[in-house]
Amino acid sequence: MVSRIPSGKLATYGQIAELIGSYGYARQVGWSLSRLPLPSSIPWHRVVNARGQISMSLRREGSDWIQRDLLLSEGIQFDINSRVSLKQYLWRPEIRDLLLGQLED
DNA sequence: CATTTGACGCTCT
DNA sequence: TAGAGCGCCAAAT
Repeated sequence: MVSRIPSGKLATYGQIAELIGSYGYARQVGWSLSRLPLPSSIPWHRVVNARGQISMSLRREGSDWIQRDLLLSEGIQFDINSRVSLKQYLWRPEIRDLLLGQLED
């Protein structure tokens, strides 16, 4: 599901959980992404928390800052408090995005 | 088996 | 609006 987030858009952990039919499993979404070997073809950096912030943690060993750079390179703007406007960037999946399997175009 | 720990999120002050 | 508090739930310890 994360792979379907288009460049320039963002999704929240809770949103991804809900989209895959696992309401309430936001933490597990975060855990899953944390297990990704980097670099990854999956756009993991397009997932932020519900407050519109990158979840910073020393345990991430820099991947949080990498996430910030990747988002900046995709045109995402951060305010003075390192927050993004979910109002503006939140991904609104279309019906075909919700279908299982990987289809193109 | 019992606790603690998170790339979380919502509510109440 | 920023924090604190609490609920959440599987992985880690």
